[in-house]
Amino acid sequence: MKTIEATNFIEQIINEDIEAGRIQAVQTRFPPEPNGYLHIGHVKSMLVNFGTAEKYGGKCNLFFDDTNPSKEKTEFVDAIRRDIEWMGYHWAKEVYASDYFDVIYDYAEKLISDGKAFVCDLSPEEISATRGTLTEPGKESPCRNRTPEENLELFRNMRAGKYADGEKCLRAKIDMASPNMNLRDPVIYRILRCTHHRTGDKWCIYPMYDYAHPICDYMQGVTHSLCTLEFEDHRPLYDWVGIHLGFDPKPRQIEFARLCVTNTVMSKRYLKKLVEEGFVHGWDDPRMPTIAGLRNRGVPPEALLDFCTRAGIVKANSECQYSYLESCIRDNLNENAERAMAVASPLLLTLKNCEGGETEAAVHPLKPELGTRKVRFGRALYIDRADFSDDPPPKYQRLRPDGYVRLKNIGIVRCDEVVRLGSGEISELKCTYFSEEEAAVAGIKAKGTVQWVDAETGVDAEIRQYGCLLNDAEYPGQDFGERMNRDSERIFSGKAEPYLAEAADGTPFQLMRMGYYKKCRGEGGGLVLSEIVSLKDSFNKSSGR
RNA sequence: UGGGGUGUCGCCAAGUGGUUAAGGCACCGGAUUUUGAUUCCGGCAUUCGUAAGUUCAAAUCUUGCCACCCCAGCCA
Repeated sequence: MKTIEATNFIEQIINEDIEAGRIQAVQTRFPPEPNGYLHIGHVKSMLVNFGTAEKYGGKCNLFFDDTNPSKEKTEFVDAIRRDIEWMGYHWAKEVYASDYFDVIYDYAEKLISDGKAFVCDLSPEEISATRGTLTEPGKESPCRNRTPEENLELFRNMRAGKYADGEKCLRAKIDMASPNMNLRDPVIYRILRCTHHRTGDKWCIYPMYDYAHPICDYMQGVTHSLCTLEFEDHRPLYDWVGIHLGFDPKPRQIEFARLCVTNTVMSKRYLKKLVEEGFVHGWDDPRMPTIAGLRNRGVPPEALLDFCTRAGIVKANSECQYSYLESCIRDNLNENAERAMAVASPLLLTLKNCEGGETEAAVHPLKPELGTRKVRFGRALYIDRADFSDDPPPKYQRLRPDGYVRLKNIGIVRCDEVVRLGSGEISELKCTYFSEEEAAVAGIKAKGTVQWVDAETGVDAEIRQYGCLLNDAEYPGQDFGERMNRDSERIFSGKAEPYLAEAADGTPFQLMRMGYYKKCRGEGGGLVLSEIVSLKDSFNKSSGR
């Protein structure tokens, strides 16, 4: 097995393991807990786990960490699978922590027999109270010195359902005085009467993450268990389990920093709250930072992967600016998205001297081989309100009273009359049309070019809710995501207005930028929001556990 | 105040004792342009949290200090 050129510290470590002959092949696992949808933070984990395995010609399993049935659902399992597939990754095997419940249980009996674990009668409150503090050691449980025989019997009784939830638990016998809190006789099995989404009511005791994870990794032949930074001081416990259970070769845990994006909520806890309390339409609402939400906005998976790659895999906690993500999306879309015209905030424009017709528009200006498509237009069109100004700022290049502008792919237009409602609001622009030829002959030039939508055949559908009107009625039957993709050049081609929610401390948070912005210095775009969300309660920073 | 981590341009991030300290995002100029997009050219850290020390030579080694993050769930 050969080393590759390392592009991050994880690969450096793997290379060292290869050079030292510690591993024969790379095996990783992507380990979501099925308690919610995957979000953009998980993309980074996928990149690390699937990506690293791929690079080394190794394998990566999809591992569902389902050791806490009270939070997990099959619905999430299905959504997670779908999202990984959409991201373009393939897992070697699909495994569940629950697949190993029997093995995990047997290992617990082994630990007990070896005098490495004991059944504790203390209540959760008592355990908490005797754990000590960051600076003071904890107190040993009075049950700590029970004999293996006694512990074994008690543990079997736990499994048999002879005790109530919380009445007893199994603890690893490590060190109550350890400066590492995780090593102060951690609970490794709890009694929990809860129907598991896969094992049903077979078990009334469930293993804890810290104990089950190293076993599951070992059972899968995982060589490198890649996880986020907050598990760094769980590593000694991860290793403790492996050492005392005699795992050889023992998987190696390596931690990397989570992905953070400015003003973006990335905690499943809050995302769940948004869904459950109806702030959004669901986990796949286009405003959500979930993979499903991003998909519904028309964000290509490659752009997400590119973003995580460019942000880098490191150990330093950092927060990427949203504009970095947007840049990755724009780069991808510029290269791949087929073009369509769109208008966010429609303003009627009528052609006084033209019956309309049909024009050809390049499917993709960078890819002439994709040809053109026909776009029809009548004498009534919509342009964006931002593309007209009766009080134009300096250097304004678009339409103004008595001014000229080019309607993309049609010709040049002169604004002859501005029709207003009683309120003063502009309701219509009456224009004279000049074909490119006529304009050339007459010496008419237009500095700016604007997109337009045919008033009769333009479609809005769901798009309107999120602020856009698409030009072409020629994409029937496409779902929201595809439509957004058609339009995404426009959507992402400039700065987006943030979709804001107010936080308790005044910090603006956003679910996702949901915006449309005509590139124009000093002007905001016609963003239409379906609803404004106040998250005052949700984002209280001091939220306890 | 215990332990574990991390500190390189506004934001990411290369860098592993000898280079003028990569690159990307953002930003600022200027050119091309039927999307104020794209593309193109140019600008943007005498300095690497900080203070000493070692060395001919330090972002890279040593020591002290400072800042930030994580840990006291029978969550993951």
